[in-house]
Amino acid sequence: MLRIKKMTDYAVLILANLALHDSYVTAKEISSSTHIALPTVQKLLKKLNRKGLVISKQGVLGGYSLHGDTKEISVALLLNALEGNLSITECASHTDKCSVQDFCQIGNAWQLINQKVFNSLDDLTLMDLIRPKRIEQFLSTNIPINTTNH
Amino acid sequence: MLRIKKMTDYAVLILANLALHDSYVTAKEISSSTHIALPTVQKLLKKLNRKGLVISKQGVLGGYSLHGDTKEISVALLLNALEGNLSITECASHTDKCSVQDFCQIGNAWQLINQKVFNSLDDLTLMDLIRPKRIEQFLSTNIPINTTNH
DNA sequence: GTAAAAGTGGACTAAAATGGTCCTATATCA
DNA sequence: TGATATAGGACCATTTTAGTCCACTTTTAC
Repeated sequence: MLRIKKMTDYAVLILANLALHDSYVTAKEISSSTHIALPTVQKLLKKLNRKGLVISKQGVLGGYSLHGDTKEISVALLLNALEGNLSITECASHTDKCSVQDFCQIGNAWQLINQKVFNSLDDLTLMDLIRPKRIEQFLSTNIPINTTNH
Repeated sequence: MLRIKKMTDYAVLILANLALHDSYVTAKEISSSTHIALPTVQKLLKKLNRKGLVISKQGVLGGYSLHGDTKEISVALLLNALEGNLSITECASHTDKCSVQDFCQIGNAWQLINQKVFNSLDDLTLMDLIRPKRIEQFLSTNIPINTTNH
């Protein structure tokens, strides 16, 4: 469906939430302010930590904090980190191998489309997501060439 | 994963195959030339027919043929017809309702991103998929604004 | 030094989506 | 009327996804 996973959506919300604080924030606090169930928040924060997107501190007064570089990570790389292989079809992926590849007449097209979508997402950072102005500007840079018959 | 379904991929291959013929082509013939299993081809053609993308004729000498307008359908609308709701997140959809919407700080951003991806895909027709030249031209119309730190 | 409050790692499960096959019915043509 | 198509939809196995839970470790305060 060309749709990102719910969990990825949550993860971005969590990152956005962390971006609003300088000190450590606990999973419980994030759960409260985002209204995402605590176990889910905990699971996602663990993943974000493993991916190097947040830093953690155990024990009382512990919690999570955004990793410095994370603010400038592109949405494309973010999705890639959270969902793995970011390709629109199997054949557009470098790692997977399509079963009908040898007979496929349009494989190359998917790869090009994939690249275009990736470029779009790569031109936007995590922080842009919470800065609407920047996003609207971004959107206006790609006016469709033709918009007929829709 | 921002990925279209395998079935959609197959469906596009089938449409591309039909585009090469003027007369009716049987499911069996399409199966042979695309190397997609016959039952799968049959299922997909039935769906394509219901969606109005192909026309069918029963009986001996029957088969399927591309509906006239289908050649110029945009990839965006094509994916939409085959996969339903084409939105990157739940909150970017008009029909679905996100559970944490009231507390979400970045919903608007997803909608804008979604629109941009949609615009990209809407600028390309089914026939463009089998015309590499047109696609490469299409791709060059959206050079990323910045490509730093990747 | 121990209790409370935090994160860590990973197992586990239920539900949904997905891919794929098969069966019965209907239409068409020679 | 038989052969060859499509039509509609049931059905199932597998995978993916969302979400919870538990046993363990680390840190701080008293």
